[in-house]
Amino acid sequence: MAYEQLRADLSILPIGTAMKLTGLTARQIRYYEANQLIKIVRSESNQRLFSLVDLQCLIQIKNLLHDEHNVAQVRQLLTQLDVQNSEHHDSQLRQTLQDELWLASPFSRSQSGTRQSPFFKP
DNA sequence: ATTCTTACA
DNA sequence: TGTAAGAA
Repeated sequence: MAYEQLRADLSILPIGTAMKLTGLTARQIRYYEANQLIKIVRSESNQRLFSLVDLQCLIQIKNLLHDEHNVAQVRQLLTQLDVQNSEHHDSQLRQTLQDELWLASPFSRSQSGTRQSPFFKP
């Protein structure tokens, strides 16, 4: 076990970086958090700290909000997917849920047929 | 220089 | 949602 994995769950990035990497405004990010679409860790000085997973979630929310343009439905959908994902560990269901997320992700519409997302395990 | 909260033309 | 104000 000599290999180090990229710690995508460590919250270390300031909101400025999150903005550039997600294309969202600080206003939008704070709005999503205020409406419980995502939970963001705070530093001792009350600064939001983002992880790569958080950024992936933000982009996911951004895309879900694209078609289901109401915050309530998106929040319900995300929490619902989260609950189901933690209760059932059935590989078949997990694949189904992953496919649903995939269809809503920006990568499913990219030109190249290659999956470039480092967050979705093949 | 950045980010946070609150409030509003 | 954008943005200004004042504090951290």
